[in-house]
Amino acid sequence: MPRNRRPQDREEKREEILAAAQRLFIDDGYESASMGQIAKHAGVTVNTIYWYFRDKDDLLIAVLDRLLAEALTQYATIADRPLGDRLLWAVDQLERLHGLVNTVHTRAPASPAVHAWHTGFHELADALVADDLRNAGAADADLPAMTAIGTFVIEGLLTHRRDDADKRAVIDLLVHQLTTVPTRT
Amino acid sequence: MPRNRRPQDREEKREEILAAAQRLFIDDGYESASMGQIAKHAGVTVNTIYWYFRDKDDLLIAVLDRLLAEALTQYATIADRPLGDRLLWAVDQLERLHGLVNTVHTRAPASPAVHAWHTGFHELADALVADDLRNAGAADADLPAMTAIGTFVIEGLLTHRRDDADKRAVIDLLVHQLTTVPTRT
DNA sequence: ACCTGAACACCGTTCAAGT
DNA sequence: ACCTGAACACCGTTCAAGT
Repeated sequence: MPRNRRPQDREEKREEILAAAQRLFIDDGYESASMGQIAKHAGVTVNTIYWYFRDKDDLLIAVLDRLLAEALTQYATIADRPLGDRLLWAVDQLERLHGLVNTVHTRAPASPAVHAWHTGFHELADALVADDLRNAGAADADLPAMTAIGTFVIEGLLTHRRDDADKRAVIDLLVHQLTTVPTRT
Repeated sequence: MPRNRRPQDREEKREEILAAAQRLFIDDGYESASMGQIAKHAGVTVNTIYWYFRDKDDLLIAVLDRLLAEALTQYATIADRPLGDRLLWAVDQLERLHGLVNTVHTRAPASPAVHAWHTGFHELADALVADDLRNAGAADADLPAMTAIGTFVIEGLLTHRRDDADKRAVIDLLVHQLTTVPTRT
């Protein structure tokens, strides 16, 4: 059976590989999802993946970019809700991706490309969080430290699953603390 | 050359394997430190490791227990210093182990043994942090959420390296926030 | 340009065999 | 009880060869 009947398949096949990789990375984890499995699910041979992507880390980055873009457009949807609701929504949405958070941290030291992606991601996330905190009335002097705390707590909630009540309590306390305390001396 | 001249070598050889594994896990990372490398550094054959340890995850857990015991005895040394100093000290001490933090998170889903260790560790850490917060005058009602925030921030500081000034600022703000805010309604 | 079959060097783990 | 040499099934990656 001929595999590429039309020349336009070019971008299509890349998408098929990407979709297969995304599903397996999320469901089975980056380690367990072998290149062989990904190839099989995409209907190609292993080596074909290497025609479209430099290596497995490059494939990971492409998946991450895909997921990030999707998350950002969805985040814009609820830009008008209060800070606490927005944070809880973000945690709920990203929770299924918690494995990828660890994967990025694990691969970053070994792969310069993943390291660069991780740095860029945190610059973006920090900017978003800082903006939110400023709008919520946080003291300017403490903003960098506050942003770090906010980011760390969100990441903690992603990687250490808690039930809904616990998540709500942690986020409520966080928002309350970060926005109502008077500036320190 | 005869390798085990004395029968007392039993526990000694186990320690040699453990020491080699600890060094390589910390310096090269869990993934990069192959069983072959560990065996070579311990002066044994690969299969010998499997006589003393069930598998690589079991070896990891033995290393973690070793490091945890060491950290706890050292932590007791500075039990009288103020909370902020103690937290900063903990972050500085554990910073070189940040790779293992990710490793535990990565292996936990696949290995029930690592998962159990991770759960036990957080119970212990949460108890320590909760105790500290209570002594520092934290409101009782918010204690679980406060403890979670404290743990998440410490873990965040471990896995996302910051310079000394940033670390100090984050911890100072955290301690200030968690101990001086009046109870919420 | 695109895709493959076959190989490469490596991995964690196991097994039959030795003392 | 303790340790080994040799094998097993797998991994990510590469290469020469095809269209």
